[in-house]
Order: sequence, then structure tokens, then C-alpha cells
Amino acid sequence: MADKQFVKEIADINADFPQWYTDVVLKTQLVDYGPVKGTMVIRPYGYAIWENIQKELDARFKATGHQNAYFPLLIPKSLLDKEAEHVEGFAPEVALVTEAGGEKLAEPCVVRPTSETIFSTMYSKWINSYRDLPLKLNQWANVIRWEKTTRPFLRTSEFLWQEGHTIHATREESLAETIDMLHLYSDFARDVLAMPTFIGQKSEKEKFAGAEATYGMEAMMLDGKSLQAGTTHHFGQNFSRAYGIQFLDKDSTHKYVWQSSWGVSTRLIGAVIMAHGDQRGLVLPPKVAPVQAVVIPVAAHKAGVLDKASELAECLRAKGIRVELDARDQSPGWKFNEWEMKGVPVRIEVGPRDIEQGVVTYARRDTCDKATMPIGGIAEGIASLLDEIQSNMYSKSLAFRDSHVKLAHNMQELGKILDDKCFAKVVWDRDPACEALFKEKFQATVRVMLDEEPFQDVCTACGRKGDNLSVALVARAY
RNA sequence: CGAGGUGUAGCGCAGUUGGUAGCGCGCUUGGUUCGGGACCAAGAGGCCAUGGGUUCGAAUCCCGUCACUUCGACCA
Repeated sequence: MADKQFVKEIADINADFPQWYTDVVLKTQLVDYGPVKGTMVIRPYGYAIWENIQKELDARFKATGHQNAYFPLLIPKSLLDKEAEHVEGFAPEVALVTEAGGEKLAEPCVVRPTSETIFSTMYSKWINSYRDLPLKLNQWANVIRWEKTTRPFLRTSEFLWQEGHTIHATREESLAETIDMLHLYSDFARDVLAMPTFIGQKSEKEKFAGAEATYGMEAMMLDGKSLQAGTTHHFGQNFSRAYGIQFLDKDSTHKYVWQSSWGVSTRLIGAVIMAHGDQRGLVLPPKVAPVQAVVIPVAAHKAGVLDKASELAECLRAKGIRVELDARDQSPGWKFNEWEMKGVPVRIEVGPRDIEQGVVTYARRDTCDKATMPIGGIAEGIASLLDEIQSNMYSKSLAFRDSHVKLAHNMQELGKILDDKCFAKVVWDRDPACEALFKEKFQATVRVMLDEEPFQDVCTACGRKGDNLSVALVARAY
């Protein structure tokens, strides 16, 4: 429940950011811990954020020729075992079902940690001809990965996500899909989550188990740590060979399909919280906020106030704004704080004074500014204010990010940059030993390799020249 | 899985050298309030995480277990 102590506890968000994060997700009633360790109960307020993310993303998937489907939660263990690298990568974290209905199963099933194996199995049955390709499916589902340590939204044993699995006749097409989806994600993060991201290829070490290449979208959190907010994978023919997904091509020969997969999860909610929050709690971008505007009557007992407030709420609702009328019997100040903590973008106050002057008082969450606007045309006014907040939040995030990225020419600089809670751009010769050095010295990792020209001709880590130099983003990460 | 921390009312905590349980918030009822977490009054709510010791007596001391949590290693 919202309380005074909470506002004090998070007074300095930089002092203990992870703690602030945990407090805020629990106390704003986004989630509770589940009875099974590492699981979370997503409460309605938290789930509504996910629903908004789903709605926006799903529309983008459909617009790019994808369809939704659903595949089973339980996967026979033997299916998982077919792709060697994949099994090895996921084995430590799969949950295994060995018994059901009081009897031991003939073959144990894994609870899906991801669904490449089952998609591939079905694809092998469905695909005959090049005419069946491409096939671009997505599913909204839950998966289970038995992680060692967990944090709500960022890493839980069970999480919700979407996973797209596509198969194509050619390598080029499948690679293009992988890259296109990466951009779809980062556009989505920018336009909907108001969150700038870095995109690029993952290092060999950070690659998805079984993939030929993995691409990632990294977002900067307010404490200067990075969060992987989405990934896309190009599998080449690794899975199609393991699962026998073949088609008869125009040239009358059998060929293996080329495959991609991509996903984002409820972790995006965590990303939004950690990218925009402040001392008072959540700050939600209007496009994902469960409640975009809250109407709070002031002196509700006085004649006409409650009527006016509910009339206003109705007017905003008619305009398609997600609005809530808070007519609870609490003092206005109490409500102000609660809704601020919950990150509602706009608060509208209606009191006798406003009514008399034909205005409403509003406060925007992103800047905490308070002003008035005329009651006439209120719906249009609030709608455009929401747009303004959405774009302002992005500008603010972008400015923050850009001022927290620095070039590291050598290891001394890199250490300093990371300690200043910034991201570093390094020049890297792609030697795993250099990558290991980042980790060993600074507990930092190569997040992604950026599509940029090297800013010097030697590797930041080892100082040697090389013909394989690329710019990489190095940061400490969640 | 390693290292710390914490388990006492729904939440946050106090509880002194051992003597049988308290505070704030929240909740219920009634009343006054209402422009930044209002006030008064009356209530309800506890196997002090758990199992074993020590003791006349344990929330308190000792040992074990479990849970949660933070930091590292691993991952969306």
C-alpha cells in the first residue's frame, strides 16, 4: 500500500537503485512475490502495462506480415536434445516434469524455456514447398527458466514474452528478418516506451545457444547500467538441419530452411521503470500507462464538485483517454502522492475554485509542473498534453543517455567511465581474451557491437592494431 | 552456487544485562475535514519464521533448518 515511509525510503534513488526498484514495483502494486521462489504475481496495474505493450507490439508484428499461433508449454525432452548447443545452453535452467497423474511419465517433458524446438518440429511437418515460405509466426506465452537469482520483471523464474519464429527460403531473407525485427524493437522502444536504445550484434560469448548470430537491444538504466531489452537471432540452418525442416525449391532440390527468432518479455516493464523513474516513484510513458489521466475532486463534499469531476472523466474517456476518477474518501494530498507514485502521466484537479473560473488544474508527472487549462476543449487539451509528455520523456531519456556515453581509448579511461556510471564505446579487435579482460577488471561486458567506424586504430583492451576492429558498447549490466 | 543482511500485527519497525508484546502507518465504526500524504474518539488485529537445546522462566542466549533480501558468478 502507498505510504509515507515509502516516499522517504526512495528519497535518493541513486543511493541504492536496485532497492529503489524492488520497493517501487512492490509498493505501487505492480507485482507481488509468488509462493514459488523466483516467481511473481503480476497485479492488474502491472499487467495493464503489459497489455498496452502487447497491443502496440502486436499491431507492428501484424503490419509486417506476422501471424500469431500457440504452441504447447510442455516439450518432450528428446525434442530439446536435438540441437546440441541449444541443449547445453539451456540445460542448467530447465524445469523437468517427470510425473503426472500419479504416474511416472514414459518420457520426461521440459517446461519450455523457449520454443525453438517445438516450432522447428512442427515446421518440419508443415513445410513442403518453397510456396510455403516464408512462414512468420509469433506466440505470446510464458516460459520458465530456473534462474539462480531473480528480480521482479528483470529476471524471474517464469516470465511472459512474445517469441517470433520465422523460416525462409534464403539466407538473405532470414538475415533481413533478423535485422528488421531488431529495428522494429528499437523503434517500438523509442516511440512507445520513450526509451532510446543501442542495437547491434552480440559477441560470440553472449550469443544465444544454437544461434549463428544474435543481435541485441540495450537500454540505459538511470544508474548507468545496461539492460538487454530484446534480442533477435539468426539461426542459419542449425535448427532446420537438426529438426529436418526441408522444402523443395524452384530448382527441384531439397533445401533446409533458414531461420530466425526474436523476443521481448515483461522485462520491458522493468526497463521502463528503471529508465524513467524518479524520487516519487514510477514515471510511465502515456502510451503504456494503465491510467493516463486521473481526475481528483478537491473538496468533493461541496455541491457540484463530484458531478463536474465525473463529467470531466467521462469527457476524456469519450476521447479514448484511459482515465480514472478517484472519488475515494481520502484527502486530496494523499491521492496526489499515490498517483504520482504510480506514475500516472497527468493528474487533473477539480475543485470549487476551478469550477468558478471555468478551468481545471493539471499536473504532469514528467516535469511535476502544475498549471491550469480551460474546461472547454479539455479532451483535446489533455490528449495533446499526453503526446507532449510522451515526446518529452523520450527527449529527456535521450539526453541522459547521450551524456552518459563516452569513448574509451584505453583501459584506464574505460575504468573511469564505468565508475562514473556511464556506458563506454570501445574499439575492440573481437578477441575473446580482450572481452574477458573487461569482465575481469571492471565486471563489465560487451553489450553489443555498434555499426560505427572505429575511432582509433588500436584495440582499447590490448592496444594492438588489427584488421577486425569494431566499435563495441561496454557496460555493466543487469 | 558463493559472501553478507533480515525474519516480531496487513506494511515499516522497537523491544535494554532473559520475567510472558509495543510504536507508527494501514484497517473497522462514528464525527469533523478536504487546493500537497488532515483531525478527534472508540475498536479489531500476534504460535515473536521454524525445529531443537540452556533456564524456574526465552522474542531475547546457543545449535540446526527454512524463507526473504543485497552483492558477486550465470541468464530475456
